[in-house]
Amino acid sequence: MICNTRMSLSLGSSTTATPHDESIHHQNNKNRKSINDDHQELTLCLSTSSEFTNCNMNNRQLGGVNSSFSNTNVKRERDASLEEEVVENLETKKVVIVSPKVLVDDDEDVHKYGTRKKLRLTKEQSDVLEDIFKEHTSLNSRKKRDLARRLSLRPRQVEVWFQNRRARTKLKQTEVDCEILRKCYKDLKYENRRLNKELQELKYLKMSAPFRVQQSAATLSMCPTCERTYNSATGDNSTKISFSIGDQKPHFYGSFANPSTALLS
DNA sequence: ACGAACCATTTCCTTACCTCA
DNA sequence: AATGAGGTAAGGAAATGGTTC
Repeated sequence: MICNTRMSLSLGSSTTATPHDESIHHQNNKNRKSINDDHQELTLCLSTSSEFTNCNMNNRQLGGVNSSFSNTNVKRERDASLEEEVVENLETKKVVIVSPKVLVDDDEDVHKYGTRKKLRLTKEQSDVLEDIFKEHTSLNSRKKRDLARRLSLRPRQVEVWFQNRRARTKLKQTEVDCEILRKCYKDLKYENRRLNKELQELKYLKMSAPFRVQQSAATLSMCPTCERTYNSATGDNSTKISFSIGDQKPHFYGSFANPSTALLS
């Protein structure tokens, strides 16, 4: 499903650009902030909301790496040991070794070559970030700066890493919750089926021996605390039905309110 | 009102794995 | 059987736009 989405989106990005798109692309490269500012004005200029949506989409797509406007297709290979980038210009068929300093971003978000740098954090950097994340899932600006300096990263990179890390954690938790809910549903379905079966049996009993059932029902009383029935005649408590319902109800609602806690209950 | 921080979503890149010629 | 090319899924870094404080 993820892949399908991805495929359809990338197909969208390869569509032929209109002059309108081109001007937006130019703006985007020039200054992303000004585009954001222009957005409101653009919204007013466009007559329909669908037009705005399309424009907005193109704007984002064209702002990405290797857009269809890029006259240089850059293929990069990272050699971590050499700390160098191999850049191949497909037009000139020349392979150029670029020192990492050239490719590493400066403080601004505008990239050289008009491409976004995709770097892989080193094992050491990731380990340190993971350790810090275990202690605190978010950083204040001072810690962020210190950490960035320590890892030779930009503060923005540290910030993004923490954002993505939180998102991954949340996603995993959602998956766990989903699994718990699935199990809850399965259990409840089973319980529901069982209760229906019992109900049918009781109905059958009532039909076959109305007097007997009436008599035993008259001797049953409900315990106000545990909601179990109690037969005052025989001293027998907790018939199957009342026990199940009384036991399940709080558990059921608790599970949906916070699925993660269902495991503990 | 403005900016910083954060979140959700999307885009892009890399890597690993698989299939096939 | 070995191998290289091409396709695909998954994971992660970064961009983008919106929201909150």
